[in-house]
Amino acid sequence: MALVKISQILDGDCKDQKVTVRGWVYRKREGKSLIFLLIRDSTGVIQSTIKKDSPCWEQAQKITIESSLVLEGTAHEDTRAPGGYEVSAENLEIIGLAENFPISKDKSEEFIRDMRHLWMRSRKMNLVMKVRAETLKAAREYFDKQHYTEVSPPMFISAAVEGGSTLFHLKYFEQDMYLTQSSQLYLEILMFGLDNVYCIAPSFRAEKSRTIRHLTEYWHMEGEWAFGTMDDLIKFEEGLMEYICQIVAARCEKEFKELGANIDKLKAVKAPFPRITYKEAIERLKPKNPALDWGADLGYEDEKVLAEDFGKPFFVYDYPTAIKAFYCKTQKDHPEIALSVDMMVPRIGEISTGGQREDNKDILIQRMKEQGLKPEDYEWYLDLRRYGTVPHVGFGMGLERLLVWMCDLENIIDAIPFPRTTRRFYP
RNA sequence: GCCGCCGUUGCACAGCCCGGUAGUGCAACUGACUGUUAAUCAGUAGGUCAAAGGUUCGAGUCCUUUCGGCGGCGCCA
Repeated sequence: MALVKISQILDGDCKDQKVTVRGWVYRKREGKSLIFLLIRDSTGVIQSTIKKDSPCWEQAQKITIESSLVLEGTAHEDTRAPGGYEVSAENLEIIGLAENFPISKDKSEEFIRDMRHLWMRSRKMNLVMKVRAETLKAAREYFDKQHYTEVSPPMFISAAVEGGSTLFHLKYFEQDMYLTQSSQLYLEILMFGLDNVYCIAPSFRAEKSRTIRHLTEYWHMEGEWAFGTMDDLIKFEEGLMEYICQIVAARCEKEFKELGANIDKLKAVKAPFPRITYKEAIERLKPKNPALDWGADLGYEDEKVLAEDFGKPFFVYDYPTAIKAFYCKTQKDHPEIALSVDMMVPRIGEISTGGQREDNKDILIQRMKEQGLKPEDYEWYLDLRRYGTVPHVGFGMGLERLLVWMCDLENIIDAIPFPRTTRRFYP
């Protein structure tokens, strides 16, 4: 009796052999003299048949949906079975007999969110988790191939990275601390020793956003590198995106098929991506949104219109300095324009923001003051400009937003196992 | 923060406009059925209609407030 994974049977590797499978009951259909058990493991779902004269008939009658079991039998081809293969059961051991499982075919979004701990067993969630894992793996592969060093920034931070209003505040023993919104400033520190660095870590935002593309805790893929230019940055980002999409398309074909997600759009992701300036974006949008003037930030509706036009990932760059963070470097002859670039995708809008960082201490202090920040709160950050400052660029990409686009998900909460939103944080 | 929608049995919903004894399907339970594809057929049981207050002879239904959920905008990745 060989212990096998269900996918091995479905792939035809166990034809007419005795097999042992371990898993959970996915469906049960009971007749007078024949019981069908559909058994799932991490690799797939297989049908097993138990006839009335089988020694495990009684166990099969007793077993319930989501019970765990070890089943032994003979695998064979059968066109009547879903997937084309089934196992005639000869022995069935119930490991954990399940109580009446609360999730059935009739379920609402609200209910499966309440039952998140049980819903995480669903095919859909597990397919997405596999795509997520491959996406992370591909991202690391790409950074590594480009000679980036992975680093581990802190989640507890003592001062704001940006404005301050969206920080989660917490008590750290007797003192005030915050949860990080971005690891960028810490990557900038590490860059001085490692040249090119990246991290894949959570970021926390206390924004009371009520949309299908916001989480209060999300995973942020961030990179930062010394001596980099804007052109280096854009090329790196499109290279990363192309690599992730091509690798995931190659490794997750089954998952995309079962999810019903369009894998062709991933295969079509090839560098270079279209690039337009903020000014061009405004001009394109003007006929549809006459109120949009130079200086205004692009709204989600505006981004969506642009994204539908392109139908694939693209960049918008050269934003007005006034709507960007204090650390953004500006154009030499046009200080009103920031060296900043966003990557956008259809349906989601922004999935990444990056740019050149201000490397001049005095300009940085001036920019802080303009935005109402106290330079004394950022002494260590200013030190980086005092001791061997260097031109550098970096970016951050939202992993879950990327997955929403890749997997055609309806809501960002399904791109992460335990979503934290304004209203939900259980379990 | 602003705006909109929703809350009826374990689950999914109807009933609300136009007030008059709480309905259906799934799940559960009992039984039938030789190949099902979240089967089918017959039967049984299951309700503080989110909460509070108000109008009324009478409120699931109308009004007010509160709570919970979902989404749109803004903000952002």
